[in-house]
This record gives sequence, structure tokens and C-alpha cells, in this order.
Amino acid sequence: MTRSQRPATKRITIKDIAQAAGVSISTVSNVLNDRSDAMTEQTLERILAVMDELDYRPNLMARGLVTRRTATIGVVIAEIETPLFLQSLSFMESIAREASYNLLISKAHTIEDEKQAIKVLTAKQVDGLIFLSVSQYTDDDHLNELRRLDMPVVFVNRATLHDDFDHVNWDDTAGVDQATEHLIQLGHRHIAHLRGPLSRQSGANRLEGYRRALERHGLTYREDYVKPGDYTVSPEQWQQSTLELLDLSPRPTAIIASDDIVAAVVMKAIQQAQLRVPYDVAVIGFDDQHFSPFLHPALTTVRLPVLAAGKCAVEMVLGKIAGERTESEHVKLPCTLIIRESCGATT
Amino acid sequence: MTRSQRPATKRITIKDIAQAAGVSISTVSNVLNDRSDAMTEQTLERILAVMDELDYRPNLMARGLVTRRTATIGVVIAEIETPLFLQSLSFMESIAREASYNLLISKAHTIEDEKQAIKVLTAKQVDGLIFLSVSQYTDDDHLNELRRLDMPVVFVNRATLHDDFDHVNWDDTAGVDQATEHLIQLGHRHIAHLRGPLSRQSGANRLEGYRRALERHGLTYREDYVKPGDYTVSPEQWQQSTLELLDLSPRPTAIIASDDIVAAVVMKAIQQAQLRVPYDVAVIGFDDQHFSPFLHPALTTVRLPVLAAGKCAVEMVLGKIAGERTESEHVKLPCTLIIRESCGATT
DNA sequence: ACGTTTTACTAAAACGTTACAGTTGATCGG
DNA sequence: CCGATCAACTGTAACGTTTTAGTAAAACGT
Repeated sequence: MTRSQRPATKRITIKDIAQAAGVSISTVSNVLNDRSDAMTEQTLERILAVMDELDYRPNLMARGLVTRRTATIGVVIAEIETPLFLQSLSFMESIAREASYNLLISKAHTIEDEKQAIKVLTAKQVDGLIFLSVSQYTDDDHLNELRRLDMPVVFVNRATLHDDFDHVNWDDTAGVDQATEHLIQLGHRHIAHLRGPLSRQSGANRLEGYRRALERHGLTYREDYVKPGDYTVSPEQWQQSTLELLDLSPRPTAIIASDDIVAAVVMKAIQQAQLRVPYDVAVIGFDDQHFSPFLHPALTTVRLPVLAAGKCAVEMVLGKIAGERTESEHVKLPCTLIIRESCGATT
Repeated sequence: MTRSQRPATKRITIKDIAQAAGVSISTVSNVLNDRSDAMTEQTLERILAVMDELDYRPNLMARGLVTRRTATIGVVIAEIETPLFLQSLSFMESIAREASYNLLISKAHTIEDEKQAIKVLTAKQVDGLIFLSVSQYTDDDHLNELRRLDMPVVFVNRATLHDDFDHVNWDDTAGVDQATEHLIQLGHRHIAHLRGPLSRQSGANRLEGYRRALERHGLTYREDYVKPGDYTVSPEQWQQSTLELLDLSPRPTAIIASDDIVAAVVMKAIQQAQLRVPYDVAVIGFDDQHFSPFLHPALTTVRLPVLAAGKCAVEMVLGKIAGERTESEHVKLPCTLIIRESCGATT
């Protein structure tokens, strides 16, 4: 156990290796860059041995300075603390790591934050930039700055801005459409919706999907069947909205919530009103958060392709970096209806 | 709108600024490093103007090469996809950003992964390293490698290894103790526990806290009141375990679950057995995940100080970097009992 | 045996900063 | 008015790599 007491840890560099192996630094650099064909087996082994013995680790900053590559992708993520996006981030890391890339992260909730984040991430010489679910509204100024960077940039879950940027989005509209369709197939004719904030793309899209499915089946869209389930209003109000829905005539036999948290509250309100889910009222959520299968009853919900989106985004920037992809791409991933107990299809 | 078509974006450097402003690069460097006292107001402004006009951004890699500072902290995080730790990570980013630091992240689930992560993060010259909830068991080899780095390292939520490392932990034992105490105060005498995996620190600690509270009150610890609620077993088995507990005589009047997800399943099982929470059986969870307030009934649970721990960890490495802290510290943060509906105290 | 190719290297110039040791020319105290 | 201090700079050597252009010696073909 050679535990040295503050050994004044001399940083060992390529120079030290060269010296110890009795070669030039160029040769050492060659082995570092897998150009081992340019030297004797014997020299290679000697260098390798010295590296190992001295526990040499190349300084990637110094390397990056000349190669202009850092093997690092910057991720700007919205402040919103939803587990879903963090999960996506986590998955991005997995994909990036397979390609030996790391993620440098920076949260941003205002446009100012975002600009600042771009500044520091690029100053740190990231090879590409991913924007995860950040502010929907951006000025041209901002976009031009991004264009000027001349660096792979992809937006995930942000309203499509301009065609020259890469985008990965998911199709909430189709997701809710599918959920509504499912309820209709199960015989429901009175379907209510606790919608998200209309100021957000997701809120508007989901309402649209609900409406679209109803119309396709010739069911009338009733204003009073739609109530706000925003995160801008409180859970108490979601509960209140649910109770109001239950008082309507005819009483809705199904409620589509804007997300799983809202759905949990909706189910709770229904149960407190002495009604049963799904027998009296079916409930469908949105997001497929990790707790949804464990609710009582297990929640039928629409799963967002957050993992696939993360993977896609990382692959897009890696492709751009490698020069394989050049055209800007707009990917729209489908959502999946996850049927559990709360809609009555499985019981 | 000066949208240039691939302007062959010449990277502008400190040299360009110097030239354009008619000064030496040293002077420009001085303004970059806030040594504006060493020049005329007029020169300063001229340089600033040129910087602004040319949209200059210092290359932090080049700077880092000479200062040996990157303003980046490496975070190695366990693969386990629990939202809780991701939330902690997210909060760490906030704290780090206040100090103008960024987080370079790398997941690791095996020791090999971890070693690899250390290698690349240090190669990228991070200024400090935080281990978030990674593998409990490490070889001395591994630790020595970390010591050799001569770099601030703090472990969060890892079993204390050696005193010369910094640690931030939370006191699960006291947390469950407190939860159990609360139930006892409410008059419960038959309290069961769905424990976590004993191979993990958290599982063992929580069982210990449960036991400790019982003993303090002279209540007998019954083997059959404790069943595994591991994530190593399936939700179906948690449900099964719950039903078995309900069949015991005397029937437990309260169940403490090893975490909130398990608690949700426990509540579900109880309700499916036509019993009511909390009237027939009280339930307490652990973690205070974001969905817990929305369960039916809202879950009483023990909140882990994941945010505080993240903050603490970041502050510890920043302190070490700044040279303010030198001693190794071992912080143990308290958990908080969050009383909601599922234990019957508020209804 | 001679020119040519190949092999196994090496020297030195980048990359974009900071840091330190100077160097001017002006100001100042006595 | 002279040496000393000071203000406002500048020149250049690092930092640890990669890369390009080269070189000396060995191998090869004829």
C-alpha cells in the first residue's frame, strides 16, 4: 500500500513518457492516436509499458485545443423539474457515452439564461448543442446567434421554429387522439378533458387531439366538458374541476387528463365522490410517469417517447459532427397508448 | 438581417481583438481577467467595444490549459433511474451555476464504469468530482486512485468508506425511526414494515430505524411483521406481501413501506382487500417523491434531503477548490416526516 | 551497386490563452 | 533637476497536445 503523503503529485505529460521511453513526443502521440503501424512492435510495447507504469492520462484540453474536438455535447435543459425530461437527459447520457461523448449540462428557464448557457457552453468548446424543452418563444436574434455558431444544434420538444434547424418532437395530438379513440371504441360517448395551459404547445396540441377524435366520430365537442387542469392552477382546483364535471348532465363517463399527476388527482376526486374508476368514470392520463402503473387503479396513459427522443437527438448531433448527416432533419416521434386499468379495457 | 451564407466563420481570438484595438494581447488578457485598473478607461472601452463588435468569446480550453481550472465539476451518478437522484443532480446544477460552474456528467453502474468515468472526467480536467449514489462497494485500489488525483472529491449517499474522503449522507435510520414514532404516538401498536433490500445501505438503515423506535417503546419486534419490499422483487410480490401482512393476527394497523412506490402498491392492495387507508390500516412511505401528495389518500412519507445534499456536496467541492475548506467533512443530513393523509393524523 | 521506396522515427510549429518579467514615459518629492 | 516611483502598457515563455514536414537508415528491385 504505497499511500504517499501529498506526493506533490507531479502531473505527468506526454513529454515524461517520451523521455522515459527514450523516444520523441511525436512517437508517443502516435500511439495515443492509434497510429501504431508507424513503429516497431517493440517500441510500442515499451511506450505502452511506460504509460501504464506512470499512470499517464492525456490532457484532453490540450488535445482539444489543437483538434478542436472535445467529445462533449452541451445540453441546455428547461428549469421545469419534470422527472420525464431528466429521464430523457439521463438516457441521452447513455447514448452519448456509447460514442465516448460526455454531456455538459446547463439549465435555463428564461431566454436570458439560455443565451448565457449558449455562451458558456460554446466557450467550453462543446462539439454540439441540444436544447431540451426550453423556452418556446425565441427572438430571431437568438436564432441567428445559434446559426453563427456553425455547430450541430438540435431542439427537442420545442415548437418548430425555422426549417434550417434540427428538431425532435413528439406527436401529442395523435397521442390524445388515440386515447380518445380508445375510449370511444369502449363505448364512451361523454368524454371530458382537463386540458393543460393553452399557452404551451403541449396543452394546445392535446386539446386538439381530443377534439379531432370527437369530430371524426361525429360526437359534439362540448365547451363545458373541457376544463383547465394547468399546472398554473392548483391541485385543489383540478379537484374542483373534476367535481364540476361530475355534476354535469349527462355526467361524463370518461375523463382525459392533461398529464399523469392531474390524472391522479382526478381519480382521487372521483373516488372521494363515491364513484368508482373505471366503472363509473374512466380516466386516462398523459406522460406515463414511473408511478402511473402503481396507482389505484393502474393508470391508462399515453407514453411520450422521451427516451427515443433523447436517443434521436444525440444521434443527430453525433451524425452531424461526424459529417454523415448534413441536411437538417425534423423528426416527429409517435406516442404510445399504454392500456392499464383506469380506462376499463382490461377488467 | 445580416444572415451570412456559411461565412467560413473565422474563429476570432484574443489576437484579433488585440490587433483591432491596437494593443497587445496581454492588455486584452488583462481586461478578460478583470484587471482593468491597469489601463486607461479609454483603452478599456476601446477593447470592450472591439470585443463586442467582433462577438469575441474566449476559448476556455486554452485558458484552462494554463490556469488549470475549467470551472467544471464532474458528477458520477448511479445508473439507477430514480427521479430523486436526477432531481438532486438538477439542483446541483443550479448551485454550481450560481458559482459559474458547469456539471459534466457520467453515469456508472458497475465499478468498472466508475473507474472509466473517473478516467475520462479527470482527463477532461474537471476541478472536482461528486459521486452521487454510486456503488457501495469499492476496492482500496479504486480509492487510492481517487486519492492520487489530489482533487476535491465528495461522495453523496454512499456508505462511509474512509475518513479521509468527504461525505454527504442522510439519516434514513432516524427518518424511519421518526415515522414509526409518529405511528406509535397515534396509538398504533402493531406496525409492519415492507423493507428494502438488506444488501443496500438504505434497506438496512430503514429496518434499523423501525426496530429502534419499536424497542424504545417496549414494543416487540415481530419477524412476521417484516417482509421484503425490494425492487429486486416484483410489484406483484409487494402486493402479495401486503396481503399476507393483512392476514396476520393481530392484523397490523400500520405499514411502513421502504419507499413511496412500494407504499402506493401497499395502499392499492389494502384498498383492493376492501380495507380503508388510513382508517383500517395506516401507511407511511419513504422518499417524498413528487407524486406522493397526489395519491389517494395523500401519502405520509419521509422526505429525503436530496436537494440539500446536492447543494451541500457542490458547496463542499467549491470550498475545497477555493482552498477555504481543507479538512475532510462528513455531513449527515436529517430527513423530514411529511404528514399527509395516509397515516390518519390529519383526518 | 545504385537509385528508389519504405520504415521508423523526430523537430518544430501550431492551438488560444495566462503569467511574469520587463519597458517605456510621465509624475513626483526634495 | 535628478533619481525614484508609478501608470500603462508589451514580449514571450509556458500549458500539453497534434500535425506537418522532414530525415536517416534499412529494404528492395534490377
